[in-house]
Amino acid sequence: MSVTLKDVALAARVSVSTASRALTGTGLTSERTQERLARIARELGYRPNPIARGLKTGQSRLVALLVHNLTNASFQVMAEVVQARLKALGYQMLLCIGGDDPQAESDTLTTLVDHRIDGLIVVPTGKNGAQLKTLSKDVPIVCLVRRDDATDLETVLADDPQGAYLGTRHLIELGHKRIGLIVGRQDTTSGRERLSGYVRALREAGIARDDTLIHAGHYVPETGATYARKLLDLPRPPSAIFVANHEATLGVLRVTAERNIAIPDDLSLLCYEDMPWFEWHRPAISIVDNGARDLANLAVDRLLHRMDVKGNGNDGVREYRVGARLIKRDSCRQIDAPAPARSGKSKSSSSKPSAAKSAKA
Amino acid sequence: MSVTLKDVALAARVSVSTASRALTGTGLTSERTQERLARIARELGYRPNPIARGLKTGQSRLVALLVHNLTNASFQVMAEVVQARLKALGYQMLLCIGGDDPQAESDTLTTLVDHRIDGLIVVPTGKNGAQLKTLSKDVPIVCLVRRDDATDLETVLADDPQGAYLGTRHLIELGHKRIGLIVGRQDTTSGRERLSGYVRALREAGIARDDTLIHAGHYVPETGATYARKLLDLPRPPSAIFVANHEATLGVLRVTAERNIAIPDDLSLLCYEDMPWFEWHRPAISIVDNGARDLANLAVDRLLHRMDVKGNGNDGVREYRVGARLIKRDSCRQIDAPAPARSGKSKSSSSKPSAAKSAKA
DNA sequence: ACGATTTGTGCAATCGTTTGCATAATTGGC
DNA sequence: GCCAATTATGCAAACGATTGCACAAATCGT
Repeated sequence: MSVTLKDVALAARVSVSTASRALTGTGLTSERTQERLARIARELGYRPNPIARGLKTGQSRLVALLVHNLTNASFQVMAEVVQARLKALGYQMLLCIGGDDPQAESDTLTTLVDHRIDGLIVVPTGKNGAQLKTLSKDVPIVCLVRRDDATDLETVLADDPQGAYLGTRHLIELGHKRIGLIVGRQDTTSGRERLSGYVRALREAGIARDDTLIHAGHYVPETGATYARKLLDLPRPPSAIFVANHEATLGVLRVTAERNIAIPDDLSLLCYEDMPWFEWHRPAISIVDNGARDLANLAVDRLLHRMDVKGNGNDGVREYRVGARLIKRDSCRQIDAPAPARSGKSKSSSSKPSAAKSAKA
Repeated sequence: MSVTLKDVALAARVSVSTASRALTGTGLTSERTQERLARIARELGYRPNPIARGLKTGQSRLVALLVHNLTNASFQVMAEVVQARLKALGYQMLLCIGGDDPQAESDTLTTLVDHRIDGLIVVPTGKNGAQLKTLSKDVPIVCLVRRDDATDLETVLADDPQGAYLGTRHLIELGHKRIGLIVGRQDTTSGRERLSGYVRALREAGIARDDTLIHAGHYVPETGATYARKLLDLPRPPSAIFVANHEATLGVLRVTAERNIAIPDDLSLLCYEDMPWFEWHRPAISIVDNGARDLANLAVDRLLHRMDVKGNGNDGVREYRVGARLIKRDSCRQIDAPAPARSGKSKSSSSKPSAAKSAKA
C-alpha cells in the first residue's frame, strides 16, 4: 500500500538499518547519506508507520485526555488547548468522554493503556484511584481539575478556595451582606473548596455565616433553579447570589427572569467559570474565571515533563494550583443603602427602565 | 511489562499460534482448548496488544472524527454521540479539531492516515477535496454536515433547505411579513441552502423577497450583532428575525437587550440549531433543530457500513439528508394587527409586563 | 605508510500478533 | 481395525520499524 522504509532503502541502495538511522538521526551516519536518504524519502513520499515503530519502541505518539463531557465549557477549552499543544509536538490527542461515571472511566483507562498511550491527562471521578495508581507505573499521568485522593498523582487544580474567596470578597466590597451561595456537592474537592473560600471571605469581613443562604448540589441547571427559588423565598432574601458553577447559573437566570427580578438592580449575580455567551448576555455576567486555559496548559506542561523524564521522575511537587481571577462585567452592583427600598433606579449602563419589582413580597 | 500471548501459550503449554486462534476464534480450534485458553488468559490478565495486532492486520481500532471546533454545540453533541457509539463497538475515537482551516485539515488527515485509522468522519473545509479523494481509497470516509464538492464521498447532511423553509414558514404562519434573515457565508453549502429555504417559503406565501432583510456572514456573535443593528435600523424594520446559526444569535440577543427590544413582544426571534441554554433562556428560544444527534448517528451507521464492506462498497447513494424539525418555544409571537402599534400587550406565557417599546422609532 | 581510533554501514534479532502451510491427532465409514 | 476425511496443532514467516553487535571504511598521529 504505502511506501515503507524498505522501499526507501532499496531506492537508495543502502540497508534498511542505515535508512532508519539516517532518517531518524540516531546513531552515526554521514551527513551525505543523511541528506540523500532524506531526499529520496521525500521523493517517494515515505511516511514512517507509527504502528510498526510503536511496536518496537513501545510508544504510540498518542496522548489521551479523559474528561466528563463536552457540554461543560471548561472542558471544551481544555480539550482545544490540549489538542493544539499536542498537535504542535507531533502527538495525536485521544479524547475520551467518561461522563463522570466510574465504570466508564475504568473501562476507558484500560483500553487506553492497551493502546499504549504515551501519556494521559484525566479529570478523575475519584473512584478509580487504585487503577490510576497502577497505571501510573506504566504511563505518565496528570490529573486535572479534580484530585483523586486515593493516589499521589501529580495534579493540576484550579485555586478554588482563592477563586471563591475573591468572588465573595468582591460582592462584600460592593456592600452585600447577605450573599447566597449555590455550590457543588460537598463530596467533591471543588465543592468543598469553593464553600471554604466563601466562608473565609465572610469571616474576614466579620459577617456571620448563615446556613440558610448556602445550598450544595449537582452542577446542573435544575439545581440552580431549585436553590435560587429557595433563596429568593427566604423571609430576608439575599441581595446577591454567587453561583459556583456555570451550568447551575442557567437555572438561576431562568428563575430571576420568571420572577422579573432585574439583574443587577434587584439582585447581583456572580458566577464561577466562564461561558462564551456570558459576555454577550445582557447584563453581561460577572464571573470568577477558573483559568481553564491555564489549567490545560499547565497540565500539558507537567505531562510533557513526566514523559521526558523516563521513570516518571518524582519532582516532589504533587499539586499545582492555577490562580483564579475575577472578571467584572455587569451583573453585580454596588449596594448603597442597606436595602434598595423599591427605588427602581437602574445603575449600570442603560438597563431596563422597568421591571424593578422587589424579589417576592 | 504486560502479559503477552506468548505467556498465555506457555502457561497453557500450547504454541503461540494455537493460543492466537483459540482466543480470536479464527480457524479451527477445539472447544476445549478454546475455553481453556480463555480461562488462562483471563487468569493471567492477558490483553491483546492492539499495536502488534495492528501491524499485522493493518487495522487500529481507531476511528477519527474531525470537526472544526468544540464551541459549536452541534459539534459537541456529535462528538459525544460518535464517541459513545464507537466505544460500544470497541473502537476508540480520535477527536481532531481542524478550526475550519484547510492547512490544519490537510495536516491532520495525513497524520490520521499514518496512524492507520480504520475510518474517518469529517466535517470538511471544502478545500482538500483532492486529498480526501485519495485517502478514501485507503480508508472509509464519511463527510458530515458539509459536502466537499470536489469529491464524491458519501455525505450526511442536515436538510437545511427544509429546515430553513420550516422556520420561515412558521414565522409566516404567525403573521410575519417582514422577516430578517441572518445567514452564513454564501460560499458554504449550508449558507446557500438555508437562504434558499427561506426564499422558497417566502415565495410560496407570495411575499416578495427583500434583499435589505437578508445578511450573510460568518457564524460568530459579531456577525449577529452587526446585522441585527442593520436590520433594526431599517426604515421599516422586520417584525421577526431568523438567525440561521446559534453563535450569531448571541450577537442578536445582545443588540435587542441593549435597545430594550422585548422578545417576542417587539420582535420575534427564531434560531437555527439548538444550544443547551436556549431553553433556559427567558424567553426560551424557538429553534429549528438541525438534528445533530441524528446526523452523527447516521454518519456512524454509514461509516460502519463502509468499514464492513471491504473495498469500500459503492451503494450508489452518495448523500443522506437528516430531517430538520421546528421546536416552538417562547421567542416567536403571533402578529395580529399589521403593526403592533405600541400596544404593549404580551402574548406568550407570563412575560415582562413592561418593556414593550417598539423596535426603534 | 602503518596500526589505532573513530565513523559509517549491514546483518539479524526483536517488538506481539496473525496466518499459510505442513503435520499430527482424531473421527468415522466400512 | 484400516484408510480416508476431517479437525487440531505447531512451525515459521510475515507486518515495518529500531537497535546491538560485528565488520568495513575513513581518519589520524607519528
